[in-house]
Amino acid sequence: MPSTGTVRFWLLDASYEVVGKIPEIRLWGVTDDDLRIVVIDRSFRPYFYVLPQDDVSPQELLKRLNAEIHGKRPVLNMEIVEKKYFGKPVKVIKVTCLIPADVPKYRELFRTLKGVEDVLEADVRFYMRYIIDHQLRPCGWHEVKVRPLPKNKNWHVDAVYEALEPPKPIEYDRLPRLRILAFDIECYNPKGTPKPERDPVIIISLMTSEGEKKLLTANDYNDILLLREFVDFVKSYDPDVIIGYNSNRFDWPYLIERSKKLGVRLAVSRANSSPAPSVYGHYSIVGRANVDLYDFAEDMYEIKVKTLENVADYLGVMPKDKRVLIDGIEIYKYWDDPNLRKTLFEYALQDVMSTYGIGEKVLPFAMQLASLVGLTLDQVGAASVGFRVEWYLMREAYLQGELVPNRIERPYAPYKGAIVLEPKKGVHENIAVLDFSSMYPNIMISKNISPDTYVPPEEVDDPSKYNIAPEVGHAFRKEPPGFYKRVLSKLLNFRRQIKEEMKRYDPQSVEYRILDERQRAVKVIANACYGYAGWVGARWYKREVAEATTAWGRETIKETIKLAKVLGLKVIYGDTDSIFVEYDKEKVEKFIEAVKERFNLEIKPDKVYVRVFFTEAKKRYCGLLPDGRIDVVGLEAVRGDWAEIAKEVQERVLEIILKEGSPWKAVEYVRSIVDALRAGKVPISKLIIWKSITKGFEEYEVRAAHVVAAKRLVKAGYKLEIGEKIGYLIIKGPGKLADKAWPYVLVKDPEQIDYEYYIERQVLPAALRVLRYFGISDNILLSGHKQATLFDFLGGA
DNA sequence: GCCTTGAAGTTACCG
DNA sequence: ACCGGTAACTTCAAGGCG
Repeated sequence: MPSTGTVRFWLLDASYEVVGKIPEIRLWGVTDDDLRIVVIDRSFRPYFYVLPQDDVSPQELLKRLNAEIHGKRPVLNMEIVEKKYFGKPVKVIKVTCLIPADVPKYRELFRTLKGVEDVLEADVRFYMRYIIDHQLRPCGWHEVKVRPLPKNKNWHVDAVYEALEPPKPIEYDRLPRLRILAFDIECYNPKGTPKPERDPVIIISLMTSEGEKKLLTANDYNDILLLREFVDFVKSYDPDVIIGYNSNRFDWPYLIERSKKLGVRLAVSRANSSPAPSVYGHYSIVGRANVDLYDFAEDMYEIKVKTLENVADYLGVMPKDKRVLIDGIEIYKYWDDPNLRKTLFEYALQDVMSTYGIGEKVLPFAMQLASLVGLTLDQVGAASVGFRVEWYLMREAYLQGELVPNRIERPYAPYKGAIVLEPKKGVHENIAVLDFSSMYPNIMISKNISPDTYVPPEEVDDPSKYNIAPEVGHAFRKEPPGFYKRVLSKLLNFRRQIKEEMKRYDPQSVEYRILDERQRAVKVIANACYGYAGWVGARWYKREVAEATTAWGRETIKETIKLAKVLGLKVIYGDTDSIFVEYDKEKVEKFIEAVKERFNLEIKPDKVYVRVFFTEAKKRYCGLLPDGRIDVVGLEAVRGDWAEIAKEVQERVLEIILKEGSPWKAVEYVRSIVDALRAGKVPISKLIIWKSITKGFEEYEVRAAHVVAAKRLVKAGYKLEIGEKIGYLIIKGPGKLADKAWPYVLVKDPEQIDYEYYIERQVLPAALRVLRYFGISDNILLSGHKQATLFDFLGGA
């Protein structure tokens, strides 16, 4: 066994355990030569800070703290250190403890002591503390001086090392050859949503990055061997990343409950342990990254109902029309009937292939995000945007010697946001859309907006030393650069640098792809900083910061509009950081220059519409692009809570209007759909309306249709979780709309459907939203004969 | 008691 | 558990009418 050496590894997961009263950090990684290793560091200790009150000397407080712990279990060390708190130099007492569990104990003990202003950074998990303090990068490479340790037979790794000093992150853009395992389970469900205490798992489908596909099946209705096979498969394949779809909310909890009931040890981790519920609602599998791809699907706003097959279809991984689809509620029938089982096998296989395919599309971004914000791969997806931003900020704070503010409960405090212009309604030709690039981040940088540069009105002396926000009057010191300014400048520079580097690579290359995902991750975090600052749950929350940012934003866009008008550009519309103007190449170029000159902000032409149509409403329009594509914004056609048939009709109407300029052709088309509806020729799937259940049933104050439908679904034995979408149909009969809403899975007879509702409340309103502006009324759409319209008057096409 | 009206509740969008 | 601005739907209760 070699004595010491240097190991280069890619960080996959981090965990810790107290062994013999010593906390032990475990870094699970993959080496440059593709070995799975764990690096152990027993030298790190948990700590937190005690901030003295203004009038109390740190030395004096240190004495008091020492007196307080006298006779109790001692802390490891207490010392005075210099840090910054909201930019101001402070002396704080760093309290280092023996084990992580001591931190909350001493925090409580010290917090209420006389002379203590606050206790800081006592709520940072031990392994996160380690990652931050050594600036480790999850999904990034490190070098570490190590001494090999004897292998622990409980750990599924090729080698165990003791770190002789903390690992150092290194620049190295290669990806390790990761073993990725996609899995999906099917459960027996004759009574609606399956219950682990009652219903067996019948199939577990698996796919690996080597292309191996495998179906593990139950012995009819006995799944005990199936579960054991699954554990054995995971152990022998030994994946680095395990991906599933909705696995944190369904597959893992189900498998865990089921194993418990059947007495199977679900020891799938690299430390021989079971998946354990952890932060942000994810399941932690020690030594591996357990990634739920659903978390990333949530950011794909184009997909309205985020089922596995819809996401796979959207990403081009597994076209919906070329795969086996089984209605979830009918799975048990395919199991019961031996002749149908092979269809179910096919279905399960396609599910896991879809999952694997989505993983290929999503993981590169997930890894870049993890690396940027410093959360492990399995946590980064589960963490909300606010927490992703916050971890990034905490890393930066550490680098800058800034103390991390505590999270405190605050009441919600509203403030004014952006401006939306009243659109000039109707059809316009040749319209350019100009956008400010990263408007809020750039405003925060140029005005130095930050909690630590904010100065309350009574302390404002010489106004020339401050940037004063319009409308709201908040003042921010011009110097020195505040926390947000430093962080955002770094992020924007980083992104510029990445984009520069991308030019050196072939867009088809792996390097290019990695860099592109990296710049995307940087952009996402930079753009979320403003919203984060205005979030009452944020550690670096400051209402005035968010409020001043939007105030300068409003001023900027208003002045920009004036400038456009001065240059003779007609402004059609604008929202927050964009303006729509007539596209006159020369004038637009001049205008871009003038904006740069005036605000030191970049405004870029985003696109030019050949034709664009506005209703009188804000945030709803439709544009025809030079390549013939159609952009629909805000209208029913892009909303998930309208029936597919209504959306389809509106989209086609828009296309006819924008491409052919013929309202009458559109009318004919709408009539044909109305006829088809009445004739029952429209598939029921196009009539389903999808709406989210956003809270518990008791919390609803009105009898809304989707809630009534959801209750009916639950009554029929289905489980529904908050945040889930319910698909319902409107059925013929008396009473309120809500009375007529039934979950589609419970509607057996198409005759029950209230087609008149779909005509009057779905298709016609969606069509008329557009056609009304061409003088078309609902009567015209419903009756058969042509009448003169305003459009004819105006001599339209 | 019936109908109209407007506020309130609700969702999902835009940037 | 990132923000505010916005449209549009349905429900519900108040008010007017008779």
